[in-house]
Amino acid sequence: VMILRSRFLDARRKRRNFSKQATEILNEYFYSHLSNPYPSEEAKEELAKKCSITVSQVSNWFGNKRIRYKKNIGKFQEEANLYAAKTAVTAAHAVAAAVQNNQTNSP
Amino acid sequence: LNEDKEPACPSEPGPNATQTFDWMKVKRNPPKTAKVSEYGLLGQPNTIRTNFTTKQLTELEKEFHFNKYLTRARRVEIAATLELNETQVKIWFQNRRMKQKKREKEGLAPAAASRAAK
DNA sequence: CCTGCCGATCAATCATAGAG
DNA sequence: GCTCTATGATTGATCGGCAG
Repeated sequence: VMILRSRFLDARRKRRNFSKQATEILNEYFYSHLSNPYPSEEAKEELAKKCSITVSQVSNWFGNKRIRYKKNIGKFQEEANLYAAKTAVTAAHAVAAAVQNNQTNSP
Repeated sequence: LNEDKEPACPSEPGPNATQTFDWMKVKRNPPKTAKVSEYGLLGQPNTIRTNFTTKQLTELEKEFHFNKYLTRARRVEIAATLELNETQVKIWFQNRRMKQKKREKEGLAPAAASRAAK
């Protein structure tokens, strides 16, 4: 037990929660890729940039998210539906934009 | 001793869009860091994460500074001295090297990141 | 065929931030 | 201000792939 207290050496564990916006971005990615929430190294870098956090932090976030999600899927049901609806809207916009772009570029 | 087996699992299509994908079913085999002998054969020898003592970590760290990689002989020696398996020592060095690499990487990127942030 | 290493991930835990 | 939960980080160990 006395040995375990050596953890106090981790002064850097003065974590700071991510901004609400960053969490928003991460959750959007997570739920829009729920069938396989394993971002590639490139995707992680992009997310890190958008969230203003490091790639390692992105990895930590997904690692924790995946484990905690499957540990208690029910607890995240609400959140899952929320983001599912949100991404559905942005997807629709993307499709609309693509269609328009297609019409103006390939006659 | 495992009571997995959910009320419903195979093709249980929830009313909503949230399904149970493969990654959610992934189960890691429990650590086999055990030396199943000793103490009466209860079923649970060592299926848990080993907690290294400060002394062990100090020695391992010292050795790491000396050599990032271990030779078979050195590994046997250290394992015996610290009362750990050769595998545990091997894995510790493996993880330590990854940690080192991660730190070097994180130690350089911030410079470019802080430039644009600040 | 077998062993060590790498890169990614898991899984349990630590310690703190934040909600109530 | 304190108790309990949410969450970021750490780390011993596993998984799949590759090289020797």
